[in-house]
Amino acid sequence: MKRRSPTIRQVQYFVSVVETLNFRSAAATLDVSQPTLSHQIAALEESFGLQLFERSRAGTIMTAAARELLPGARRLLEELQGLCDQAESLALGPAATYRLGVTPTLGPYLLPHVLPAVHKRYAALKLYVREDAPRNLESALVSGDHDLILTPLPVDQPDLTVVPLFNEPVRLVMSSDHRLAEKSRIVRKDLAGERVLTIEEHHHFHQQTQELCARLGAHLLRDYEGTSLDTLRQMVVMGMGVAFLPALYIRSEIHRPQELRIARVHGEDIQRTHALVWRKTSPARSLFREIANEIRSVAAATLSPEIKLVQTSRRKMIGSA
Amino acid sequence: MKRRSPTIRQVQYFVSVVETLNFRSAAATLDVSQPTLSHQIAALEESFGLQLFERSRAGTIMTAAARELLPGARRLLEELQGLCDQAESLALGPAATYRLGVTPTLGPYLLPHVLPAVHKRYAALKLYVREDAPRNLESALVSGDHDLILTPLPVDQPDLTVVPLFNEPVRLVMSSDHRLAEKSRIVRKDLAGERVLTIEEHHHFHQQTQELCARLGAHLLRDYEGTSLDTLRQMVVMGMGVAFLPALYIRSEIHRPQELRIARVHGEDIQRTHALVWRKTSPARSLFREIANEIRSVAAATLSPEIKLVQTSRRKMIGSA
DNA sequence: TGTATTTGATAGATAAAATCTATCAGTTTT
DNA sequence: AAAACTGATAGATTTTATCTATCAAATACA
Repeated sequence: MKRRSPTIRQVQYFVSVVETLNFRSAAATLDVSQPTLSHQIAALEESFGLQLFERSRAGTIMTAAARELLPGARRLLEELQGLCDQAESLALGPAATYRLGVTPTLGPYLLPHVLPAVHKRYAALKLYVREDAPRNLESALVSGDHDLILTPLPVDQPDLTVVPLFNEPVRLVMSSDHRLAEKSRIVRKDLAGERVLTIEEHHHFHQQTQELCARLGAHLLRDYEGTSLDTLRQMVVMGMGVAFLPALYIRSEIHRPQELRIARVHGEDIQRTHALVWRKTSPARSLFREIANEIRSVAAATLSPEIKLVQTSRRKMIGSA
Repeated sequence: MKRRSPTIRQVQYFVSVVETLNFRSAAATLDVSQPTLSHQIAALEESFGLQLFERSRAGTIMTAAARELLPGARRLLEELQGLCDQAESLALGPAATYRLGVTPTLGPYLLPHVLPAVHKRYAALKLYVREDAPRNLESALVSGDHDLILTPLPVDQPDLTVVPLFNEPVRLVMSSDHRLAEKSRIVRKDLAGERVLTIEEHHHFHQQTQELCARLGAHLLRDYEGTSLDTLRQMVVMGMGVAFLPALYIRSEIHRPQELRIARVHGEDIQRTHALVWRKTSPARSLFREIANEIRSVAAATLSPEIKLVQTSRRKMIGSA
């Protein structure tokens, strides 16, 4: 006895016959021929091992088994309809939940400015934001754990579309009683031998600070590293050293300028570049490109003068520092 | 763009690929070839108008749309599984609800004795009992509103299987101050001209009483007819006349013999025959025959001496009075 | 750095299934 | 008694699902 699973079609036919109790008119409603309907109902009965209808030339009546099965059959069809409806609305526009990974040293200070605009423009879209270190972000993006990441350059993974968004300056921050605090103009040589605090090693920003120090001849303090930019700031306030902090962080979190002095190093181009990155094969790539543009325009409108947009490029870019 | 509804099979394939994220191993699990699986997934994507997977030689990952659709797909498959399970258990044994129609002049007095045994033997079976007048019962059985009826003979509908169960004597009932109450032996001529109360016309028992009166030369009182056997009894108690009442009713409901005199008419065979009836085409016919036997044996065991079994007959019988 | 293995897609043939038309044999209606 | 209507059946045809064989790209391993 071969027990093949019933077909959706067969279940639809079943419900139709129940509704009319007449094979011919049910067939007409379904737009199939009456023999087809009879055949499929017979096949369904075969696969259930049950008789569903008592047929007579005088009319068709449901069996007790059919009465028992009917509600489940209807639920099945409703589930299917729901699935199709959902698929249709998904096909119509972005209504899914996309997983966005962000660097902890940027996300909290940029996204609050950007997400409202994105949500306004794509009402049905949801972004599930998770923070992670940049190198984890990249591999998680490749493996499919994220759909989209917001990360500092460089990104050197093939198969990824990297759209640079903007340059974020990095400022020098010192306590107000620091020896350079009163200096109106700080240049490279002022920093020679200066003790520079940094964030934990696994952050991308750590490496950038390290390179910066090497370039400026400053001394990277590795005894005590901050677990976050906030910690770093506290350490600076307590006079443990100076630190480089991203401009968007400073804009968001430093509200008492009297306790800290924020300076730029003249003659030096100190900044990091952030990019939005996704898999080249992602079916939502065009949506992601639009989101990139949205972020760029919101950033340009609300975050200047801190940030400067990166030239838009039509080419797919492999990120460079 | 032709948007055919997805197939159950396609949804199963979809869930399988989600579970392994590998087309080949999913195909092996499903016991189909990998090209078949690829093809069906592609067909599903086509019918949804959505991409469900990002394929690369390095691995397969779900799209956001697939993540959204997955729960619904799983629900759909669960509904199907539930339907199949239910069908299987229905095919295994009688687990459905059958609709049993009964005469009001028998049902309440017989079924309490019979149903417990039936339920014990067919634990999963449910009987939905409804009372109705015999001729309604018959047509409702034919039209499918009932699956089974318990009715007095005769039944003269073709296409029905009629299994006579037992003969139920009909007794003469009079008030204790009636002129015949003290008579130890009542015969036919005692009833000549006697005023006989009856139940409402649409009951089968009315007609039987009528025929009985004609045969015995009694006078059928039609001014005031009882709406139920209970009413009839009350009328007898109040001395409005005598009545014929079925033995099973008397057994069940008359507990104060001092206010009523119950007698038989000697030399007369006054009884009605009850039968269990179903459509010849009913798929549960073998079950119904078993139920008939069950009723017969329970009746024989617990309801004698009131009732006498009718000879079992292997032939399908068209009922006769 | 090659080599073998693994990935999903593709082409074409084949098998299976659903569907159609035409017809039949009973029922009910007129 | 005739006409209309019922679902079942037979056989042809179209559609669909599936298979085998193969490919091209990527990875894993030596």
